[in-house]
Amino acid sequence: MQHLLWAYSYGLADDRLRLYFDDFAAIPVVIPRFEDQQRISSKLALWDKAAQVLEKLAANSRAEKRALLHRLLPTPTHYASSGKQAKAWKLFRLGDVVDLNPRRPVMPEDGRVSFLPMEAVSEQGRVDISRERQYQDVCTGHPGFSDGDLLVAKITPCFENGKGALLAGLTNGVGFGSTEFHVLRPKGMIEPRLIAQVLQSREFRNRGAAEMEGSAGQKRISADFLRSFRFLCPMDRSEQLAICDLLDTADQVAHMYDLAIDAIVVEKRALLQRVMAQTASTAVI
DNA sequence: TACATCTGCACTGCGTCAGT
DNA sequence: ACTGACGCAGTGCAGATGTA
Repeated sequence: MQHLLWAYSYGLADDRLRLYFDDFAAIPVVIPRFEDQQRISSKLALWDKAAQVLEKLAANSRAEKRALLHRLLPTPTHYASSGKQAKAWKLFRLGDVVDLNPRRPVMPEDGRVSFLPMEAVSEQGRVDISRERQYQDVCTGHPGFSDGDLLVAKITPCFENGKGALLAGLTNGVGFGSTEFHVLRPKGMIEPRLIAQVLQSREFRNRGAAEMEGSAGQKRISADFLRSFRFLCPMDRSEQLAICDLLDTADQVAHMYDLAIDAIVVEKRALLQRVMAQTASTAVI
């Protein structure tokens, strides 16, 4: 169907095709009988309803995750006002626990590396590592990183939206990406998964957004902001891991809903395709 | 001095809106 | 309905600046 929309579109330049009504109306389509239309639309509406319910569940689980994150990793101000004993917890500067924008990794033997444009990193901390490039093609002009490093989008609105991730599974353990990422390499003092959660926190995003620099449409967070950002963290490694496990579980629940929504969209599209194909094959010409 | 990093800006691709 | 202007998000280049 989509190829017909393209075929009937035209414009002054190839990159700005427009589909005008007369041409749109001229596209050949097979219309099912009215009773069939009602039957099809009621079935498709069921799928839409299911997707809506799952979207609400996903939104709820994200809200619960944010609340959990705030409770398990309180801000310094909130922690001080809670009256708890702070001896098992310590205030860290991000610059003390990660190396910021480290030197680019060495070239792997076969030269293959992952490549992450901005779109490959989600706002929920997930990464699409399907893109591969040759090391030589990307080693200049793009920041390099390795498995275990953390990415944070530096430019508005990607930063405010929470784009960033803990990297794993890169091709040969090495990758390069958009120039609009800061790369953070954990020094090993704190569990990297916990640092990733700190970078997802509302406190970090809000303070970063307030301290962005640059012209109106091109605001970015500075490396200095990242280095000087302070957060509270338990000293005990096992406690760090326990917090990570709880927060990761909350993330997985939200991700499961996302996967279910994607599956429903695919199923609905397939169903629509089958119905239209069936209608076309049985149509009286 | 060479290389890395930062930052502004041109550009692409897409959408929206207002005027004709 | 049609079109030009403009905004937004993202990419990548290039000059300025920092650093080993």
